[in-house]
Amino acid sequence: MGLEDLKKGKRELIMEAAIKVFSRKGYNYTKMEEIAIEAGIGKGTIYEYFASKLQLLQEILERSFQLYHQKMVEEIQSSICFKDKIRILVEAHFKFCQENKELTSILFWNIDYIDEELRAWGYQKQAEKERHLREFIQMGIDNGEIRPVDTKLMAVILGGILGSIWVPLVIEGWEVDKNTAAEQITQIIMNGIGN
Amino acid sequence: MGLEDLKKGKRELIMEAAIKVFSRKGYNYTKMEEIAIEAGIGKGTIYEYFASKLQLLQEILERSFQLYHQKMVEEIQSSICFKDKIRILVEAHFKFCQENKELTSILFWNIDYIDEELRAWGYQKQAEKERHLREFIQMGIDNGEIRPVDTKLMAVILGGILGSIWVPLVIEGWEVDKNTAAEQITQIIMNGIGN
Amino acid sequence: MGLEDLKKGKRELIMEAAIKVFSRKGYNYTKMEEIAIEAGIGKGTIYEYFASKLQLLQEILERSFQLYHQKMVEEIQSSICFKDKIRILVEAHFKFCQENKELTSILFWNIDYIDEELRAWGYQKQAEKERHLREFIQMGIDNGEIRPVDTKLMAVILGGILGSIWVPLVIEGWEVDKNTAAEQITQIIMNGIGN
Amino acid sequence: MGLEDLKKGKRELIMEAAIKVFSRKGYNYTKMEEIAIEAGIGKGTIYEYFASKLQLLQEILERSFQLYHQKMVEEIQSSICFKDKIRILVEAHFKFCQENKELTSILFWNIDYIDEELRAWGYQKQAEKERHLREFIQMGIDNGEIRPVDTKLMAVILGGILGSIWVPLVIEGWEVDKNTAAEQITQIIMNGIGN
DNA sequence: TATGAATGAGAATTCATTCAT
DNA sequence: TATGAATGAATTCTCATTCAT
Repeated sequence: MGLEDLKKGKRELIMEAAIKVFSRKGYNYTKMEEIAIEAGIGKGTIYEYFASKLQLLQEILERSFQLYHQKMVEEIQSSICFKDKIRILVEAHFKFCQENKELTSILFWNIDYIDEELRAWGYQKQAEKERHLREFIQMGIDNGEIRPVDTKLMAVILGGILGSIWVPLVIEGWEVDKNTAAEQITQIIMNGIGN
Repeated sequence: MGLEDLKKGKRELIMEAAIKVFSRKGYNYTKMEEIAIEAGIGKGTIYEYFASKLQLLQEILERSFQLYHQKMVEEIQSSICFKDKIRILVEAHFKFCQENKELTSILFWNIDYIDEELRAWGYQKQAEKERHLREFIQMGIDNGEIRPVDTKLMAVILGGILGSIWVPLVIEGWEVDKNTAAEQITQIIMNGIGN
Repeated sequence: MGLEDLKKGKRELIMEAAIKVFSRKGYNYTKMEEIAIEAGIGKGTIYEYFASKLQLLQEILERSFQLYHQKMVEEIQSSICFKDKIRILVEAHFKFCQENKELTSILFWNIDYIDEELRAWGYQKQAEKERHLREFIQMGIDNGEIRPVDTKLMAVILGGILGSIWVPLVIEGWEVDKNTAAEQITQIIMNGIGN
Repeated sequence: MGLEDLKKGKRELIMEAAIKVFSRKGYNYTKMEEIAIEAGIGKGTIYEYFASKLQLLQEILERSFQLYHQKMVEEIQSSICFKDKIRILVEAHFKFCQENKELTSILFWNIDYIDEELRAWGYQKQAEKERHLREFIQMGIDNGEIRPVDTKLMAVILGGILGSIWVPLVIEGWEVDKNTAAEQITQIIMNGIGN
């Protein structure tokens, strides 16, 4: 165990190990022992910090979602104009995916089918995400920067784009410059719905 | 066993039952017995037609993918102009999702993490899908109907939109008119990348 | 189905097929379907002639045991002197093993552990075999041709020799002239216990 | 769990339980749970020590074979004269069978038909055993203590005698003094092949 | 607090046997 | 009589979780 591990709590250590293994094998094919080995601790220790495998996943998702959401909100606020916000959002999303490849591949999983008990939670988060996007889009409409599109539809579209762009980045190792790509996506969206 | 079941082969019957249960519970949480019950047959009978649970899923995916792909290709060919093609594609996608809700929720699963052995297959299909979309977009570029965008990026975007639109349709039961939505999406895309 | 099969009853046909497969795979690893295929008939047909897999084996063993026993007795009676009887017995045993390789490898199985239900039967047959051998040996003693050895021990020895000689013959394909070998075995035994 | 069990490793405990149940029921009719119950442990625990049912058997056989072989070799070396070696071998064999009844009834099973995968192993061990016996007999010939018999045939005979003598001892509970019986068998063999 | 040996509920799969045709 | 599709009891093995140390 490195010095770094000592400072980071065990809890943190376990979560990071779990993210690695979950992203490699998927939730159902990950064994608690593998996580323990990855973390360099004993199997039983995980249960001192997390009640169950499912709860471990849930906590990872919860925290990651918050982290992601917070980063996106932070970035967006650095600009006033809607077009810039979009560009910055896409850029930030790219950045997040590239910097947190393992986490990303868990965060954008189709949670519904990982665990039945997670469904409700997943639906809620999904709804939350959609709500944020709709508010964001509504803001653009209110500002007169974009046309009065169906915010629901637009949220799904925007969410779909962001939610699928990670696959080539993380899985295929697509080498693309995040600024260029963000610029292109922004162009397409703004041309598509801009005033 | 109903009359309908007699006409449909057992194989078909089992696949349909499996689609229902898989879509309800997810692959890993589906027990072979549940499929058997859903099909109104004995557990052992499934194994007369499919070598294993995994193979049953694989066959469902393979067939569904073909069906989906074939339908999309068919529809697209009914028109010459790229814009119409886009609209028809989106419309057909909506139709497919609405008419095959259970199947859709399996087909757009993140196969990677359902079963390790399925990964290779999943990557291949994903690549295939992307290739088709890129060819389709390239055609639009060649026709001069759209700007010379990065086909890879655009394929990912288009795939992302289609691949996420099913969620509100199938899961939330979003009541949206497919023609209206298709028109809107087409508008956005064509504004975004049209010449 | 050949002409020969038509004359031989189905019952016979099934038993012969079963002997082949049993001897190849062992009782527990033989599937009823394999027997059916070997016999060129349907799986269900076996059950028209035999109540169960176990009974099929039992009948094979019963019949084979009788056949074997009868042959040995027949041969033995063709001679008066004990030494000749021994030689002829060993010769006949060799002949039986060489001519009925598949059957032999079933007949000399350690029945006890093939099927629990077969135990009692196996013990009984074993006892019968031993009794015959002891009578045979006693006769030699009474005739004054051999020394008054412990008939039980001698029966076990003789049975052990006969019961193990089949292995190299059937499994390894040991090429040995039955007359020579019989002569040698007889010599050893007669030297060993002769007067 | 008794005190004795604490000292003996779990591995040992499981093997002993397995020997008991295997010898009672035969390999195919033994359920892992029965072994666990016999050992007084949980079903899953067996798998902490043995990868599979087959491997458990294999290890038992391997170890027992070694133990048996070692004992026989040890005993034989305590004497120089061939006749004594034979007597001691037979005695030691009797002793082994009487002291390890359960193990014996497994060790002299017809492994071939217990499990297909075990065949190769069984053939190899059988060949090994035969080779040892042939060497042993050859030694007697070279010493001029016995006549130049066919060592292969003689090995089969000797192996057959030893390999069948356990049945009455273990199964029937034949009460025979090992010294007396060994003496008699030795007499027979030495008369049979001695110079 | 940390551990990993022990556990047993649970699930996929096999195959002898049945029975409608 | 012959068949083979259908069945489900039975069994191996897995792995999240517990708990004595």
